[in-house]
Amino acid sequence: MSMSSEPPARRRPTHRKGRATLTRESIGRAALDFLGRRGPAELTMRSLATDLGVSPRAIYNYVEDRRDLITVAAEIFEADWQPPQLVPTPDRWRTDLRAYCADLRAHYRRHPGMTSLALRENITLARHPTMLRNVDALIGFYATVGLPLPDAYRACMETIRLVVGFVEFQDSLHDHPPAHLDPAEHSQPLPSWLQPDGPGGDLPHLTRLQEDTRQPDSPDTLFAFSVQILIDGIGARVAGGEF
Amino acid sequence: MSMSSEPPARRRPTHRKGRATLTRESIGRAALDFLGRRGPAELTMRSLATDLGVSPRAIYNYVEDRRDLITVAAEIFEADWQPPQLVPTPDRWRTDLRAYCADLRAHYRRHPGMTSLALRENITLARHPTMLRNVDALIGFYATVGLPLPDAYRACMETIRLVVGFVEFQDSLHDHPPAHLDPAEHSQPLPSWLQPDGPGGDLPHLTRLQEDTRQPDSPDTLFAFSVQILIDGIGARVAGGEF
DNA sequence: ACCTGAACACCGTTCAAGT
DNA sequence: ACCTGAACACCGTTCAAGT
Repeated sequence: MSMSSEPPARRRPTHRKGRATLTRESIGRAALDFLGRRGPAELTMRSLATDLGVSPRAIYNYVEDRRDLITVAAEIFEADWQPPQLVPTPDRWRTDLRAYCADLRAHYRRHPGMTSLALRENITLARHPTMLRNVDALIGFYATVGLPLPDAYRACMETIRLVVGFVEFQDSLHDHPPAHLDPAEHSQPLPSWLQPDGPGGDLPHLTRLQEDTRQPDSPDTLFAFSVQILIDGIGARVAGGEF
Repeated sequence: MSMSSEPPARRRPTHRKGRATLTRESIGRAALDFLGRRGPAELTMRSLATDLGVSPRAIYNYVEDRRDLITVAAEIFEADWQPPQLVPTPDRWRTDLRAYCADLRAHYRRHPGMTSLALRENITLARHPTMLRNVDALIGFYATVGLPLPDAYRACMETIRLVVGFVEFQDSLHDHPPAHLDPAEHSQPLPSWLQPDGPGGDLPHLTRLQEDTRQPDSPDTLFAFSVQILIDGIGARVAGGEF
């Protein structure tokens, strides 16, 4: 709204000592990048400050504390996601929902530990306009498919929880295996913590799985199964009243 | 196997300075109790040592490090659960599965943060005989209901993930609300991070939910919905070939 | 054999002082 | 206005020494 006749307002300098001036947003984005590169365990106020080329104290000029820093990072993380389009037509909604879940999964995988960090710091998901629009669209999708609005809301929450839970509990182990697991475990039909000891254990189904399985389920296979269960579960609920 | 004629083997003293001698198990159980009482943020080697009445160094005589401590606690946690019986008959499997999930949920809620701690320390679930038996039984249940064995395994994993995810992402917020959320939020139809700002936001479904909902879903309602989706999803997969 | 006390390197956070 | 350097209270972990 400023007229050209006014003297330009004094502006915050954009640089200082060769690097861009810090902002709350730039710090949050740096934290998010850090997470993607080095993981949640290494993200400390001091290491982030080193990355940014400032003293640790400088960060506190823009965020309250570590909790606040992670909140900003979570906000940016959520606003960064652009979901694929959802077309709730009778012949396409299942396919579209599958693609939607796959895309959400990929987004979370890009920033490992974001969720477990937020969990640990008791951070409620950040309230960003983009995130609100995305949630609203997913609820609308389920409503159009045939769920009553309260159920559409519950289905939306369950969908997000399924994807986030899968990434945190399954993908994260696969993408960043802990150091104490030797790589040979990966070719086993069952994960190491489920392998039956021997024939004496009286674990008939695990034993049969261990013997009969040629190669272990890939994470993608497991994810496809879980999403199919979700889709069929939703499908059962709209059966009859669908459209 | 020792005969009565042999001199009794020298035994480890059971007490020292008035308190019971430490063992790997007693330390793990103390850590688990601590989690239930004071939560994961306060569980440190030093605070646990104070609780036990020893110096921090003493703990290191029984566990390798903090990671190992949490592993022992996780083992005990898993071995502590006695699941309800699963009877895979045509008329009862849905009811039994519902009860099974409810019981597993209750078990995890008793020790808040156990999962997120294990996640953070990259701990694969502990390999305890009791846990293996429980997993084997659940796979057997799904197999009897009508799933091929590989699908029964996938369904077992999905079931556990659903329950654990629900406890970590939903119940934990409800049972231990973060300090910055005022209690008034609890009576709102939507959680604070989903409330639309005003009429201008163009969030039609969230706005309608906010206006039409009398009282918010209880965690139990949300959980029942998620489990029903799971059951229907499994049901769709065994339809026709059921028993 | 099992423990204590002191110490080290690290962390989040704050204070007083610089420019 | 924005930053640095030093400091404080905490943490996991280790060392040397006690009983």
